[in-house]
Amino acid sequence: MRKPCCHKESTNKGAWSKQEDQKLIDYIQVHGEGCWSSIPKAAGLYRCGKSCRLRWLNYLRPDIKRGVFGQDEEDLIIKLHALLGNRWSLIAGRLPGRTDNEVKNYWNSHIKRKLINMGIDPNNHKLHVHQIHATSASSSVSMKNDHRVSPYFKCYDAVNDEVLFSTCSDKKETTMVSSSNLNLDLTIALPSPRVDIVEDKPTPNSESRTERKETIHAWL
DNA sequence: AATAATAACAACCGCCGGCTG
DNA sequence: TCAGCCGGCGGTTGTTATTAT
Repeated sequence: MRKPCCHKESTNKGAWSKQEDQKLIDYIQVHGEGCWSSIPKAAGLYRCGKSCRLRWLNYLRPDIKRGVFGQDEEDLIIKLHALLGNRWSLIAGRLPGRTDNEVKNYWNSHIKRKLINMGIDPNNHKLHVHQIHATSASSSVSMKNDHRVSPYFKCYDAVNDEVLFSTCSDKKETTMVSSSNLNLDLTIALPSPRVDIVEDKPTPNSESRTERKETIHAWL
């Protein structure tokens, strides 16, 4: 049984104080991101290395872009999630200045709920058939007109197990032009056996990490 | 104005894979 | 070859802020 990394009772937990932040910033500005396990002691912090790493990567790094996610970013997150599942670090890697934690939080607090409200399963981006009937009968117009609708999803007939139609946001092209910072070109050549991105299984969790990494590297 | 409910975000936990001695 | 350390990742929890009643 491995010891927890933060077993020392003298290790601080919880929110970081301004003094702690400054110590970490000062240290990294002078010495760079080195060995995280040795940084706390060297910087005079009563934190574990993991905590320092997380604080730096998610909050203190100077290149972090804070604030509200733009529509471009939200669209991209949804597209990437449809492709990659909960691989937040990979998704964040395509969003300059955003961290995996931030993307994950944004997904869980904003996008997920939005998709659910639209009748889209956030796990597989499928719109179930009873929802399709409802939306096609009454709200297809609003879906068309509302560009905040998931920019990439397939409507899925759960009964017949088939994709009824798929759509992408017609905003795609303009976002690609308007946001030069974002790599929105998702014209990814998927390996032939893995083209069905609405596939339920295997889920990300059912693959080994090695397999997942190999697959993703092949895609990206 | 007080309280409850909900949303948003920061941080922790535990697992995994890579690396090294 | 293998055990242990370390960094990275995703899931989850805790705290604070905001909104509704």
